[in-house]
Amino acid sequence: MMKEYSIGQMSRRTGVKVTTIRYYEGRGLIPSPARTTGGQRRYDEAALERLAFLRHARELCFGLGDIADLMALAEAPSEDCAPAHKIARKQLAAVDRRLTILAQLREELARMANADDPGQARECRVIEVLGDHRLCIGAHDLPDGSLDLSGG
Amino acid sequence: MMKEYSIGQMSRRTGVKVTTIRYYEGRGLIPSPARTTGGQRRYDEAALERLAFLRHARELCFGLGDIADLMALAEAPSEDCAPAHKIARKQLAAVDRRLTILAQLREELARMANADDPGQARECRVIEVLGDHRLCIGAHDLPDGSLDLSGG
DNA sequence: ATACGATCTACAGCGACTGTAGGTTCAAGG
DNA sequence: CCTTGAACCTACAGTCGCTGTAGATCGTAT
Repeated sequence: MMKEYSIGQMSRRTGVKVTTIRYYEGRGLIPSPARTTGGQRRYDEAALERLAFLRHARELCFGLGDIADLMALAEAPSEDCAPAHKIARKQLAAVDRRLTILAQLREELARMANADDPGQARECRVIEVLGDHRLCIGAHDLPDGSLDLSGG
Repeated sequence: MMKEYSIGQMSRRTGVKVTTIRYYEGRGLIPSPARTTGGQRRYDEAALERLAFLRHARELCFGLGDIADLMALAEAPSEDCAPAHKIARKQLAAVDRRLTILAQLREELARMANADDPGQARECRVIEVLGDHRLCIGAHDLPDGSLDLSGG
């Protein structure tokens, strides 16, 4: 027998809110699931995986459009891989930038969170770390709109 | 003589759009700058640093509220450091989770972007990597709303 | 059979921008 | 000086990605 999940079970298993799951369905990011005779949604294992993917990708600030691209990429037939590679490269650049900054921020936050003497907060360098332009590998000098600050 | 910047120069130097800078001012995230007699904004070096910080923090998905907290933390007098530590710890947890997932995703994207044989795309594991729940250190089992999916 | 929590649709509201309209200012060139 | 055009101003409507509510229905445990 194939396992089936209600929308609430999907929500509990992935951490995505019920209303958000329905929203994703409306946006076409997850396929419309089967329904009971009474009209309630019933999901299978594949839908669960797709939703888990969506959740993690969103947590990493990927927009719904980019996520749709990534999903298409993962399911792409082997024929036209050039566009898939282009998407991968684009996402890779964004990921690398975030990784660099996040690693620095992590270090600084850890120092602050674990400092033996709480009184040291006055030496906090969080602002400097996040404000340091040397971390931005040319991103600022690109034409208008090259940096998508609208986030998710 | 102290250097002064117009809002457009601020925008070019930080990559934050002019309209967004005004929006941040309206939200109180950056102080209202001095004005020319004609009413145009003139910023100093400190404002530039603050805005650069804001930009980087936003790129890392921190909400404006959290950013305000971080800024206050960085400027906090040494007296009440306990709340500052709490904020730092909370942000640290979020940063660590993102770092873990991002690192895995980076590896997978790099493999896809650089694969010698583009035909290998069919073996793409991006979905599995991002869908892997073992990466979620207990985050899913926490009470409702423990994961802030609303992003920025 | 009933109760009550989970689900349904539809829609309004929020956070963080983004873009436009319609007007004003500034600085460089004539 | 005066002009001219880019940059700036305010105010406000629109977008994206949710989030919450209202009011009705479903489904399952007792």
